[in-house]
Amino acid sequence: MTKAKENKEKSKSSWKQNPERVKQDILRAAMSEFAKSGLSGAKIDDIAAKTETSKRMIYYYFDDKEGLYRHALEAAYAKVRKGEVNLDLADYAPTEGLARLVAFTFDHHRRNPDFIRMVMIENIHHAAHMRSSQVIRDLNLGAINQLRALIARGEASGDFRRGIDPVALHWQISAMSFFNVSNQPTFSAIFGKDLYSNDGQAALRDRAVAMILADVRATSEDQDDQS
Amino acid sequence: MTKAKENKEKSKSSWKQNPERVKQDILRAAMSEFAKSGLSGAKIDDIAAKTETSKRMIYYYFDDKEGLYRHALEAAYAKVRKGEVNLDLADYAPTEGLARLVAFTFDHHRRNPDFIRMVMIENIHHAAHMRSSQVIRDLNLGAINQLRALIARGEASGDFRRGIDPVALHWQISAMSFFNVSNQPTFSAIFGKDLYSNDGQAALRDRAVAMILADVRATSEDQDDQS
DNA sequence: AGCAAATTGTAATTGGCAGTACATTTTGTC
DNA sequence: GACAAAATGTACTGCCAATTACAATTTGCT
Repeated sequence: MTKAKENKEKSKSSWKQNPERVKQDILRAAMSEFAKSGLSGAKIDDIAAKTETSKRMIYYYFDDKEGLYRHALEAAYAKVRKGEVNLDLADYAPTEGLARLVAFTFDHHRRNPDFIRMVMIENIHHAAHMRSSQVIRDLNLGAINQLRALIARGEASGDFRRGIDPVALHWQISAMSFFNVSNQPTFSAIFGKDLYSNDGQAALRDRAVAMILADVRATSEDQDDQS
Repeated sequence: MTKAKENKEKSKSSWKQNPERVKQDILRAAMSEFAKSGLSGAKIDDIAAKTETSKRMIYYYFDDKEGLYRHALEAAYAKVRKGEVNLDLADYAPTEGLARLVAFTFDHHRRNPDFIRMVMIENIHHAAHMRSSQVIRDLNLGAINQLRALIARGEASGDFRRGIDPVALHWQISAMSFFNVSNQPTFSAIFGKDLYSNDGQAALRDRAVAMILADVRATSEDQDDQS
């Protein structure tokens, strides 16, 4: 055991600081664990283990478990929004545009199960942590405005019936897209996995699109209403 | 303080046994607490406090927290089934029968939020506790058979298009009925409570019925298919 | 009545996990 | 280069809540 002059043996102790990267790393791990196990089900130690840093840093940046959860929830919303592509709905006829929006929403939810599970957990907690977040509110209002524009064009062209409520329509689209992911475990436990194969999912998506289109379509009476 | 001959003062110590009633009492309290707070969120002490008996009896009859949860989950399914009325669907034309089934399902889910929340929680847990339960499987297969009969009649009469998958149709009906209850907290936190007023709910139910009927309705091409 | 099994009461115990204390290292700034 | 503030490492502590130990009481049975 020779005394190393520059005793750098096992790189004794020395690290680099990188606050932003550390915070993002923690949020990533937290989202994954909260989505898997819920708020009280997730363990800070487990989250820390999934991290490149330590439990100490979680408390340093996020104060406590609830603070971490709130930030993870906002991060989940932000991440899912970043995954949204510009659908250029204005380039399509109203019916075609709506069909594209529904199909995209269905697929997009499917691609982001962790986000869905965070929302499920938030619902279990009666949306207690979401109410304060302006970020989250804004994200969803964007979706409503998109729908509102589509509805306006559809009514004007006579393709859509009158009096469609954009929030209700958003509810209808969300219901199927969300349920498809949120209830997959119990549904496939009871009825088997057929509906969750590639073919099954494609069929469900087609049905969802068809249902929405059928619901907004103008009836002959409505068309008579055109002045 | 005269010595009471039959010293029954404050009924010193003496109780009646009633195993069945105690078990039901515990399950009722457990379901309520699990539905409110989730599996790890619910506290045995809180459940015991909602009971006419003590924490000791919970462990006596249900072994541990998970055992209690499993029984509470089955009890939730059993209770919701008991609340189902006989809709006498055979007495109605297929379209009318289906409309009644959808409307009833929508309302019935709304009347049983605790059941919905138990299923939400089970989904968070990847349906781990439900897989073993034959009871639960049977309850849902009943719904499928009801739909299958309706579909058969509708196809025969030419009212419905061909090739409707009863499980997919059940998925469609469940999606809207379930989502309506499960996501009420987050949805109303973001978009306000309008859709959850009496009028709002009636409108959503109408939309759900209309969407399902539009989706199963035979197109003119299908009708040409009739031999 | 008397015995054994079932049921209930009372009071611990134990482990897990959120949160903290304190020391050390890095980094910007003068 | 020295000082302060920011960032990180290490090792706890304290408490909550699940579970259990043990005693007492009831009930069915003969």
